Amino acid sequence: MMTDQLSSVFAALADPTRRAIVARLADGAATVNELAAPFPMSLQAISKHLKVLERAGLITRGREAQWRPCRLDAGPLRDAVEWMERYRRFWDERYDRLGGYLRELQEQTPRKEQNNEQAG
Amino acid sequence: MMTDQLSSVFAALADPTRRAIVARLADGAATVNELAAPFPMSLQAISKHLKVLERAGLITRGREAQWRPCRLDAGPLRDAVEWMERYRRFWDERYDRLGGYLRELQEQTPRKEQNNEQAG
DNA sequence: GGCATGCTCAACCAGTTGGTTGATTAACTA
DNA sequence: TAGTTAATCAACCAACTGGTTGAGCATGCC
Repeated sequence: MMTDQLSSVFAALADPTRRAIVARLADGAATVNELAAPFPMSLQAISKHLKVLERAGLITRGREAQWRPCRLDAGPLRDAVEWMERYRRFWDERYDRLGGYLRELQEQTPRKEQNNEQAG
Repeated sequence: MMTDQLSSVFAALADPTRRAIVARLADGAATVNELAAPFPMSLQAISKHLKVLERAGLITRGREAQWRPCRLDAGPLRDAVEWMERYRRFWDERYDRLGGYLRELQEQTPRKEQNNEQAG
């Protein structure tokens, strides 16, 4: 199991430590030691977290002498967001009842009600 | 662990069966049996998956006679998307170098280059 | 070469996850 | 009352997770 990319990405993001690492990497590349510094856990534990992020495709790792700099690769995040966006109408009033994203781009309809019970 | 909402939501979405259930519920409320039908696993397994989704706040459950209809509640998805959106500039060219979402709303600048190395 | 630094690998452990089967509760039906 | 249907609870299991410690490898510096 866990073979599909989307599952790996969501699983990788399901840990606060790993999300913090992603947030840190948004400020630029960092070494494993730099990434580990803020956390009350061993370097090896961080190394494992990085491996999870790497397998999810969220980071890439270089080689500079004895350092293994990590940098963010948010491509998989786009896919994850796209999956979630399909359900935007369930949290965003503008999408209600229109049933399409394109419609919303042309015309914002701030009506509400009928937030549930869309047949099926 | 797993106390924070965001972690619960991502963890809930990290399973293909649960994502399929969410997709199904986008077409309307459904009973446990209806949700279980397409999957090659026991009703009890689906019941467990529903409990995970419920604890993540992604579904709510009613009571109608002996049925427990499930319906989608995508509120937590909005939070998850908002978290991910913070890294949009790493996958969306328009956000490059501008460093802000507001800027992008006023003016689209389709320039590119400098996709990495944004200091720290 | 010898040694410190940066990091990974390997083994281990407790807790969680995702599935199973069997029993049980709750509500309707006859 | 008995029986059917819908769903959960409980116990069990194998596999995975997230952490640990200790050993080992790769690189740069003296």
